[in-house]
Amino acid sequence: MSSLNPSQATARRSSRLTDLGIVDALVQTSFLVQEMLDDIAAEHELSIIQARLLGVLRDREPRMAHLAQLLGLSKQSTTGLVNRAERRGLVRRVSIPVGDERAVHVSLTDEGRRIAELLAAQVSMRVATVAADLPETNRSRLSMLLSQLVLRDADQHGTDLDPQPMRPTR
Amino acid sequence: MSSLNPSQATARRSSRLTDLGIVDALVQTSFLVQEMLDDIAAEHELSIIQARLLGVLRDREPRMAHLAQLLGLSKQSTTGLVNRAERRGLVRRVSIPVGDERAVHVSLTDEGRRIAELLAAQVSMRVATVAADLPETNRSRLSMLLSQLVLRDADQHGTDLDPQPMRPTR
DNA sequence: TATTGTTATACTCTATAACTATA
DNA sequence: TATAGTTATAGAGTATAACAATA
Repeated sequence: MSSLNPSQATARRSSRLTDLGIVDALVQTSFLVQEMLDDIAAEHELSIIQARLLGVLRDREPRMAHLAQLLGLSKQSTTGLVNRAERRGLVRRVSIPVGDERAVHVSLTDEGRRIAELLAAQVSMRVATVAADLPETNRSRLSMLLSQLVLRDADQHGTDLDPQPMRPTR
Repeated sequence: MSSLNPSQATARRSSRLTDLGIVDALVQTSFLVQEMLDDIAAEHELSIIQARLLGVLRDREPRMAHLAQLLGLSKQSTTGLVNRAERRGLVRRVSIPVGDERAVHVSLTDEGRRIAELLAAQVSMRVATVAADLPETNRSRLSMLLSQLVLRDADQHGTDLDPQPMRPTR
């Protein structure tokens, strides 16, 4: 159990083993979903972290420090991440005339926004496809159960609340 | 939707929004689990890929080429990965006297095995803990639904079958 | 003096191309 | 000639420490 292995707990294929147990089920599902996200990002020649960056910027123009916090990175890593995205024309650094002169805000370029929206749409479609295997009743049941899991964890760990989509792990 | 963002679709905390929708529920769950795996690996000063390496080696001593395939890496990346793990005393390269003289098998050291087992146990505990929030009935229902998802996907994508635990994504 | 962001430096992880040594 | 694995090289991603500019 615990399968630090994606795909693996498959055990003999097509066997009547239909329950992996809660731990393996969760771990393997996470690998499955992450692989989908990674594939989608890769189709745009992006890493998951670059895709997350675009996702986070879909509805805000945070300063470097806030961006670092949103992505769970050090400020130095964020500098590098933004540098590479800027070099590719996906984001830009903007300075706000009034306020702290030291601050820099990061914003999507038109191209960056185009890709960010594409990514969001593709993730929705692709992930929905996996779930489409389940009959409607089970799908909404699953949705609710996972939502409870996620929301309870967020409550407990005081996860901040951001109403924006498109941010993966790291 | 599609939230390439972990933790984020939290929306206003403690609101009565109890259903994120199947897509966000799956995506956020995947981030939640991956973060747990990453935290556990980090407690042992390991990256997720190093933890996966140990997990894969728990029940085999594959050649470099097979290992690369199991981890989804190029053979060159695998050489580097094994080099670093070997330098830390977690794995060792062994040559089998008979057979292809070019082949190298990778095996856990005692220390590597100790850590591999620890990781597996911790993943089991930690992941089970999140699920523990759900009442028993819901938990087994969730386990079955996710298992269906994972197993159906494995069937469709002809995912190989390995009876070993501890292998994450990348 | 404290904070914001960048620079300098170092490692891990990953890939492609070229190479060595068997087969 | 083909295969197993390593070496060479390059670049992304990450972190810590030191620094510049502004508060």
